[in-house]
Amino acid sequence: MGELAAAMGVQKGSLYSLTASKQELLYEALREGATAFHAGLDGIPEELPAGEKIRLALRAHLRVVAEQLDVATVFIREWRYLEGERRDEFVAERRRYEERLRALFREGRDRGELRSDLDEGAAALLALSAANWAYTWLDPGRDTDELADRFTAILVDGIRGYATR
Amino acid sequence: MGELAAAMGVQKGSLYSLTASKQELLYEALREGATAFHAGLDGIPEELPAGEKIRLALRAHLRVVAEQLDVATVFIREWRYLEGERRDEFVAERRRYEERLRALFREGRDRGELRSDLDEGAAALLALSAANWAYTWLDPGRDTDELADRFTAILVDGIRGYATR
DNA sequence: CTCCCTACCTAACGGTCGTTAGCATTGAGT
DNA sequence: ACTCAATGCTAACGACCGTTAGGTAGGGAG
Repeated sequence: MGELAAAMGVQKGSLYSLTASKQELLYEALREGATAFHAGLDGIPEELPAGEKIRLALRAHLRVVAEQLDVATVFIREWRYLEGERRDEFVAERRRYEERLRALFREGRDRGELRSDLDEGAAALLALSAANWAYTWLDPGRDTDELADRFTAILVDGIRGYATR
Repeated sequence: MGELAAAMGVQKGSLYSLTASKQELLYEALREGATAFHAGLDGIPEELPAGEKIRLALRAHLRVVAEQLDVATVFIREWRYLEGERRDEFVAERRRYEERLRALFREGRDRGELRSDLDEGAAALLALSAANWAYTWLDPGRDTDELADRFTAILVDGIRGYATR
């Protein structure tokens, strides 16, 4: 709170006429994060093939991380300092996001667009890991679309064998 | 330090006849982590094909995370509270580990075992992300070999098309 | 037996942090 | 013109935390 006040050019105590508590601020940052990440998925057209949807999902996720690195960091790492039922609420919201991502893989497999023996849990976790880990190394503001596409290319085609295009 | 002392059944102040500072403890935990992760890579036979080596590397990494979850968490998340030149030393050690992992992909491609257009940086990052993110969800002590193999299968063969075995 | 190192204790210091109380200023709406 | 809500200030609180000072008990080495 001290650093925040200093950055605002204001005394520490003055913050409390603007917010109820530090927990409240954390909660609001988390909601902002949830909104941003979900909005990314909302922007994906339903009718696209699975591979494309996964590519766009990765793009959207990485874009949020790069453009709102602070919010993303809170969403990915700092959420665990949230207490009480707000924490439960966040965890549920987070799970919902992960489930939406996993659904992309499951649907792709069930519709025959992805390999029939696909372990959708492992695949989604792999994608989510890359997406979530990015906050540790991504330069803020950097263009991430190309990077997301490279991740997707590896996810989709693997690393073995030869190029298919 | 208070919690540590309590867990040891000892007064807070008594810790300082056993260690110089909290930073010292953090540093030692980090070294333990570095040793464990590097030892995992050391155990991989040089003559194996690239896919196999990557599979074993992922197995080793996930095993460290599951068997030494506390050390792994410090290694992956808490290292940033280390200060001064010890921090620099750790960052270098960490980079060395990542470079060893990346080398597996690069060598695999250069030897013709992996696709010739492989982006080894992206591939290594994808694998490392999955490995590093695991500390957030892995149940401590759980058997992780099968999980590592599933990740590897997706990495190697991708999610598109049909099973090759 | 004596020395001394290790491990432990109690007590406190100095600092940080989130928060609160009480008060002053200001500006928009009635 | 008066009100009142928003915004800010100063000062302090209580709690926590890493660390230190100074002292005690005990056991092994010389």
